[in-house]
Amino acid sequence: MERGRESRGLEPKIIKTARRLFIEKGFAETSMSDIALEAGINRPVLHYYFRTKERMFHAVFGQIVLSFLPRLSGIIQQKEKSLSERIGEIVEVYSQIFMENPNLPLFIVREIHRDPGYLLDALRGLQIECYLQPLLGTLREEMGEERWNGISLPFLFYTFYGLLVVPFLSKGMGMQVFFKTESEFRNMLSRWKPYVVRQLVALLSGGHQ
Amino acid sequence: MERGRESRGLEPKIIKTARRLFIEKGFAETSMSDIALEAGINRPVLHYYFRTKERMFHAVFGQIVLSFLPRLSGIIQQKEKSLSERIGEIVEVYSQIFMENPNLPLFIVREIHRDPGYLLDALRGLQIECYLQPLLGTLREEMGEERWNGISLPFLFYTFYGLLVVPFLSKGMGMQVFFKTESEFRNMLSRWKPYVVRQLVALLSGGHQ
DNA sequence: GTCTATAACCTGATAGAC
DNA sequence: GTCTATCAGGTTATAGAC
Repeated sequence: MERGRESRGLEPKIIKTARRLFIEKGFAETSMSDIALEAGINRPVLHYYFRTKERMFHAVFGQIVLSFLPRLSGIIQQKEKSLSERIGEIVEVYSQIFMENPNLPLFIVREIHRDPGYLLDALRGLQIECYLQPLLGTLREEMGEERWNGISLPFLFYTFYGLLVVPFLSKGMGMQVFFKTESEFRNMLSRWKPYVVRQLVALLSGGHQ
Repeated sequence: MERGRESRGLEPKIIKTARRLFIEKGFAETSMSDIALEAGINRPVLHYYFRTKERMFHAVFGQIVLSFLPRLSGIIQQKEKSLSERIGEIVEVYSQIFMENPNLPLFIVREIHRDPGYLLDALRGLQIECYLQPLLGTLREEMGEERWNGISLPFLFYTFYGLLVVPFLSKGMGMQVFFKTESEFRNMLSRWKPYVVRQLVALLSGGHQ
């Protein structure tokens, strides 16, 4: 149970490798042997650091959620900027993250489906209410009470999340059907982003629904 | 190789069970034992009918694609109806399919990512060009050449697919955060559908982009 | 802390009796 | 066609030497 003070030497390398492989192939199709091989260490070392594959995934998943979810809150609450400016920033930030990790959206949805408990744990560790409540409060103010009490929060989430991740979720298909090169994909994305922002702004400022 | 004339007695039951389990848990996390157990037959029988797990999945995947993709084309080409009527029908049909199989969108995206070859085979078997070309031709006419030659086809696909599947991809999360009961989910969906139709009509009739 | 060796199990697949 | 029995290989996990 207890570890000596120099016991975490290989942990960053393991986490980094595991993160990459889990995101690419998912929990089920990534074996401990794969991770050990790509990290250049022996299998039992993985168990020394994390005991089981499940615990290792737990650590990796938490770290991934931590690395991208909190950024949302910081941007939304810059009240000196206009709503569409802030939405533009959010879309920009997440597009960047997904450009660097195109399989992240699939990973998230796949692993939450496999075991929703991981998400709950990650959000608990994040003390999510400290982020979410102020964020929702800010939105509530700017949207007005009557719209807020309608169905608009799910609509906002679905429009944001659906439009934002669909190019990445379907990237494999898109690269066969629509785009021939990576640069064509990025080109499309640079035009897609303002379109997404426009849909979100329309939703928030009450033009639709 | 050759089979006697009564050799397909158990095949429908096997396919039905495999279809359900593959959609629910995915290829990697569904074992031949699972399928045999739930179908109430012995493991070797599966191999007698399909030889390998991969071939069995191939058959199931093809049947699934066949069961929902062709309906798109038939609706789009009812030229006597208005564009928004036809889009409404499409959204309605696919919402229905996904309500009955909430894990289908995740299944599709997960398995295409695992091996894009299955999609190519399924589309080949469907003689996709017989469906797709007339469909695209009809859209091209109604949208006008200059819009068609822009980026609008991917935009159309992303808006359609992204908005349509996002409630189902995130259903697990949604049922924890937004909705308490299945009927609340359906209630949201009944308001979500016309919203999706409105976005698509706006895109096709040139209001945006 | 990191290695070798191995346990215990489950997987897909096949052979052969009936 | 469907069964029992079995195989070879890969999986997670651990024991114990160093």
